[in-house]
Amino acid sequence: MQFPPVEEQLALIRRGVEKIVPENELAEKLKQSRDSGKPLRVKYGIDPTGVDLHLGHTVPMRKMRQFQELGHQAVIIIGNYTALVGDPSGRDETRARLTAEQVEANAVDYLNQLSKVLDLDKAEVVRNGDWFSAMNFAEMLELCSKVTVAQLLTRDDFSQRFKEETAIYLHECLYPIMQAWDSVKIAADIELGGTEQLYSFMLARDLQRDQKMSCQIGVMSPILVGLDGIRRMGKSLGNYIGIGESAYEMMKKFMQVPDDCMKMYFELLTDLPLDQVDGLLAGHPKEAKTTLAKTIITEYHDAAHADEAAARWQREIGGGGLPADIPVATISRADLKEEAVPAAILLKLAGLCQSTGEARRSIKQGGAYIGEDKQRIEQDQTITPENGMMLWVGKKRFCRLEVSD
RNA sequence: GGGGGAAUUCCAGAGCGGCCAAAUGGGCCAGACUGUAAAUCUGGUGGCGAAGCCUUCGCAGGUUCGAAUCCUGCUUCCCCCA
Repeated sequence: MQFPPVEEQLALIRRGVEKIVPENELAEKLKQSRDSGKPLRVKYGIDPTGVDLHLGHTVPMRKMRQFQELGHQAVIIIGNYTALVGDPSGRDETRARLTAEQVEANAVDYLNQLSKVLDLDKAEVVRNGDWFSAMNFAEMLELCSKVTVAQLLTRDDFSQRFKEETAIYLHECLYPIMQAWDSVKIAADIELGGTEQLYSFMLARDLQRDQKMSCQIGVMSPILVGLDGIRRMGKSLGNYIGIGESAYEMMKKFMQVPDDCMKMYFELLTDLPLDQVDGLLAGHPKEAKTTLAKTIITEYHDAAHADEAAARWQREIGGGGLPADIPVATISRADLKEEAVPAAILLKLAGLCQSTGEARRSIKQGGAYIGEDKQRIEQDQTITPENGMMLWVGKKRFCRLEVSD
């Protein structure tokens, strides 16, 4: 196996990486691998907890793909056993636990999604249940005896929870130990993950050293911020872009990302050369953002869909024209007490508002409109519903009426 | 095993007999401003074809003219001591 020169590899690996620990050993590992023609074993573990992967997950996954492109061996660990615990990293509370059935269903689904970013044919995929389910209690005791409580409490998240007197369960303490043991079982040279994984990564080195193995190097990506530009991208925060979303959904979300985050997104989510990125960022922000969106959307769909999504966004949202597909709301004459109904009632019947109270509020605040030309609906206005009538609440909710008898 | 504390509207968190559909902050929705981005500012944020009425403060009872607030039991959670 012929690998690119070490410096070249390092340059690619360092892109968008926050921390490499220990930094100085990486070049050495790469050199040994190049000299011997033996690929490095690069570990990335994922717990099949949720269902939908989002761009935040793809940051280490993309890093893995870069390693694959350099010729190294990807080892994907499906944490079907660690998922039963729940990763406490960066959390201020205990995670909900899953059943084995849920985990297995998620695992299959995850592999499917992973294949959008990684070349799974060239990757080793293993489940950590393979070794943990076979472990007996004595072996587990042996493993636990390698770690002290004081070590565990050096972790920020645990020590903070300890101080704040929120619960820390014993099984959570096992999580980093299990994750570290995975590294031993697969003989990892490198582990990929976010910066919050530091503790587990270091523990893996300790266990590997204890087993007289070569110690892994942690390559840690920064945490991707979500659409709000402040908090980490996460499903529970609702500020994410899922990799299974449609091109247009992605487009809409990308365009509402704060400008300040673009650089991070370019660096972590695309392969565009960084000097080219700087050039884009020096130009009009909207252009840069559109390029960003199209580049990433192309990865999950294709260039044609990306262009189409961008054009549609410009037409409907950027330009203020009529949306391309307008949902149709069917209302029945039977629901109407008379021909002309109060506007609030109509908005609720059309499904634009969840309650008449909400509809009243929207109207009162000038956020409800009628007709192709978006005439503002006045308070106390009554409307005679007609087929094809356009109704709006705010900028994003709209529909065309269909009146049935 | 013993002791202490807590459960409030989407979330966090006030309220501790009537002035409570319930402070404040976050989120969310709308308006203004913009590049229909973000930030900022303003308003809103249980339901009812809206007068007034109805349902909400862990669950079930009780005391009171009146209870989110007091009492009893139950459930769940947290902390401390052993």
